[in-house]
Amino acid sequence: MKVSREQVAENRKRILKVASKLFREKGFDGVGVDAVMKAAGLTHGAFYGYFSSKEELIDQACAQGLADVDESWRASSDPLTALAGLYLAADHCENPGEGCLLAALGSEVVRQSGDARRALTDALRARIDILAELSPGDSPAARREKAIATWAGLIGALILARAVDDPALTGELLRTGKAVFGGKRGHARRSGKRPTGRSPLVRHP
Amino acid sequence: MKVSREQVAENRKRILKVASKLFREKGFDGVGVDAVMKAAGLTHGAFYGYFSSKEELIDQACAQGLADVDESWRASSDPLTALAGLYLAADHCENPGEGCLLAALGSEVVRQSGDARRALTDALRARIDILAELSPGDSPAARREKAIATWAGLIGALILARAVDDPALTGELLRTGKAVFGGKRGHARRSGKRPTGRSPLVRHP
DNA sequence: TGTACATCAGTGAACGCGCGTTCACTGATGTAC
DNA sequence: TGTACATCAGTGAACGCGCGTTCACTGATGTAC
Repeated sequence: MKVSREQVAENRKRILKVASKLFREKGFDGVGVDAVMKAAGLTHGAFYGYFSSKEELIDQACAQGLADVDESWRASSDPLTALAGLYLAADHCENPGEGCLLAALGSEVVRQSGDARRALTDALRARIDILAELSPGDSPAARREKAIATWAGLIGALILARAVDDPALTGELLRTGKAVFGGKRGHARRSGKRPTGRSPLVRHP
Repeated sequence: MKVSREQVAENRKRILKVASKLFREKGFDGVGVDAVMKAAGLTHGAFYGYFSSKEELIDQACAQGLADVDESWRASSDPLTALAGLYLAADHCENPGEGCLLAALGSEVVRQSGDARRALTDALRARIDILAELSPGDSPAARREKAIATWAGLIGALILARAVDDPALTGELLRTGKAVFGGKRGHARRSGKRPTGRSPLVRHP
C-alpha cells in the first residue's frame, strides 16, 4: 500500500537511525538488510525503494551517525574534563549503539567503500578542530597536538574498555582515561557524577 | 592422502598464522574457512580435521596473534620512544596483517566468543605490566597510569590513522602520536629512522 | 630389513542456511476533471 | 467539493550466491609381523 510523502521521509530517517545504531552494536556484517527494515517497522522488500544497495545504506548510516553527536561538553567551564567524563562514562562503554561511531566501528570502516571513510575523515577533522579551540597550549600547533592526542587516547581507551573481558579492568581503563585525558589532572577521578543524559555523545532530538 | 605427523603440526601452525594475518587484514567476517585453507596450501575439506568450527579457529588465531609480538623496543635505552616509533610507523599503519591485533580487531573482538576476548584481556594486561615497568613516574600507580594512557593513545592513534581517508591526516596522526606518547617530548619527531624489521610488533621466527 | 595392512590427513563434491537482491502484485495516496 | 484514475510505497515470495559444514573416497604413513 502506498504511503504519504511525509511518511516516506520519516521512514527514511528511521531506517538510517536504526541502521546506524545496529551497525554500531553488531558491526556492518552482523546486521542484515532485513534486520534493519524489521527494526524500522517495514519489510525487507521495501528497502530498495530507499537505497540502491546495502553499501549505500552503510555509507549514509555512517554519515548520519557521525553527524548526530552530543556537543554539550563544549559549553562546560572545564570542557576537557566534561568531554572525558562523558566519553569514558560506564554508560557510553556499555551502549555502543547510542555512542560514538568512531569507537564502535573504527577498525571496520577501513574496509568500507570510499564514502564511509570520507565521512569519518571529515567528522574526525571537525572534532579535532573543535577540541583544539578548547585545549590548553601556547600555540595553535600545541593545542592541535593536544586535541589529537586527547581524541586518540579517549577512543583507544573506550575501545579497549569494551574489548576487555574483566569488569575491573574495564573500570580501570575508563577511570585512568578520564584522569589522564580529562583536563585538570586528578580532578576527574574524584568527580563521580554521571552525565544527565542517558546516551553520551548522541543528540536526543 | 595421509601426511606425516610433523607435516600435521606444521600445517596447524601455518593455518593459525595465515588465519591470524587474514583476520587482521579483512576482519573475522571478511575471511572464509576456504580462504584460510587455500592460503595455507590446503583444501577447505581438511579444515575440520584441525578445528571443530570457525569460531574455534578465531579463538586460537587470536591467541596466537596476540602471543607473537615484537618486544625489541624494551631493550632500547629510551623504551617509550622506541615503542611509539615502532607502533606508529608508516609501515605498521599500512600492514595491519603483520601488526598489532588489538588495533586491527579491537572493535570487533567484543562480538566474539569468550575465548577470544579472554585472550585479548590477558594480552592487554601483560602489555600494561611490561610498559608500566619502563614508564617514568614516582609511584607504581603513577607508572601504571602512564602505561595505560600510552597504550590507549597508541592504539587509538593507529586505528584513526588507518581509518582516515587522507594521507596527510594519517601522517599527522602518526607523527603527533609519536611526539605525545613517545618518551621525551619532541624527540620522536626528529628521529626519523625507520625500524630495521619490516613488520613492527610481530616477531619474525 | 622387508612385506601386508590398518590408520587417517587430505580431497572435492554436496548440502543447507542466510542474506542481498528482484519482482509481480496490492491498495492507499494524490491528482485531474 | 466530489469522483475516477494513475501513481507508487510497501508486501512477501522467490532467486542465486557464498559460506560453514559434512562425508564418501583416496592414497601415503606408520605399524605389526
